[in-house]
Amino acid sequence: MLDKLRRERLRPQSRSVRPEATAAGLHPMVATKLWSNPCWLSFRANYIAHHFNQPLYEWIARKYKLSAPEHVVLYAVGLEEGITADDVVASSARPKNTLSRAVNALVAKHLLTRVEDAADRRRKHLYLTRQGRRIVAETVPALVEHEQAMLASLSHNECRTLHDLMTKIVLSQNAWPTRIDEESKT
Amino acid sequence: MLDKLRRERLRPQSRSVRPEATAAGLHPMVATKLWSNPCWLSFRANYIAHHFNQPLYEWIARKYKLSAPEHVVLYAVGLEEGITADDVVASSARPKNTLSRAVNALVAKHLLTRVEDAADRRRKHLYLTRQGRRIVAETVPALVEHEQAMLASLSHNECRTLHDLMTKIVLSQNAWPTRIDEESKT
DNA sequence: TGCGTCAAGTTCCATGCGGAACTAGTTGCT
DNA sequence: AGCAACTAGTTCCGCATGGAACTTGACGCA
Repeated sequence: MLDKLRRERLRPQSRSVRPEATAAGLHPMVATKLWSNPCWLSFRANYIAHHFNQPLYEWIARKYKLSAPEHVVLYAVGLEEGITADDVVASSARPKNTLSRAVNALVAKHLLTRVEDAADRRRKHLYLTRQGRRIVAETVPALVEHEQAMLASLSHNECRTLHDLMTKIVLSQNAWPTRIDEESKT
Repeated sequence: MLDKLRRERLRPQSRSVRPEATAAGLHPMVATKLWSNPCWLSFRANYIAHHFNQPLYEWIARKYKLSAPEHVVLYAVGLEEGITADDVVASSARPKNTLSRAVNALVAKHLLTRVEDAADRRRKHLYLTRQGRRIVAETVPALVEHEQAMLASLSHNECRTLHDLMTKIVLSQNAWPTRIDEESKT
């Protein structure tokens, strides 16, 4: 029926149809969020992060029976053995109780061991077990490959530029406000 | 005590201490994830997204009593009135039942109205009420300001470059694999 | 004009998340 | 040496979240 076509044409961003958008088969609302959105950075960061995380966590859950926080911990310890739960908290987006549970689950699954710090008995250093290391060794290449696929449309130089600019933002972190809305103090 | 210093020195990334890192007062594990991490893009995207979202949602919840999904919907409708719940699903990171609930909550709070599509009675177009529009008008500038603060360390040109490179990634979306691990089909 | 397939949106339900409070351990101060 | 303030990690608990199944409606095809 023509109805369908008519509807399609009336959908959101008929106004902002850019050639790139239709070329890429982009959903019109995504086009709107790309080009008629005052918060361009946060949309792009969230979108990229989500489309990286989503397939990854689905895969990790399916193949290794690990929850997302568990994978976060495992990956972090894979990067740097001997870190503590607090290090993971500081460098990830999850609250500490969630990560605490994840650590316990990983220890229960014999993927991680916990060694109490001699000087400060509150801290527990985390190390991969042989099994844990095997999983890291298996998964990391897949993640890298997935990330590279997302970067495939960029040249080597563009990647480097993007890398450096995003690094700059992260490094400026402590200049950011931690909280929005300071209007209470006039 | 010296113990503390000694511990600090032994912490994670003593090996990868870069001048930028210590200058920025960066947590050592963040430095590791920046510079000893094969998945550089996903870390940066997640980190930036998280540090944008976190204060935002805290603020929205505190000041406007809106949940994160509710804000997502409100913001999207603010960008483009008349969209449907499905448009929000396609352009956001949340599953459709979560967004369905959010739409219902917003309608109950009289921030949104729902108009059934004449041609397809399954679809419901969403519009802001006067109150809804007021909240959007109030919040968007704060979000923009927050985002600008995060971008403060970049020049105008760098922003533009970053914008374009991230856009390129989003546009290449349908070339990405949706799923990791294709090894089953040999 | 009736049937199979697909799409928009909702409902059901288990669970895992995360805020807040708590425990155990450390440090600094006097 | 003893007390207050702080930190790493855990526990408690309510509830929002999101997977799966369902409902209602559209559409293609004979």
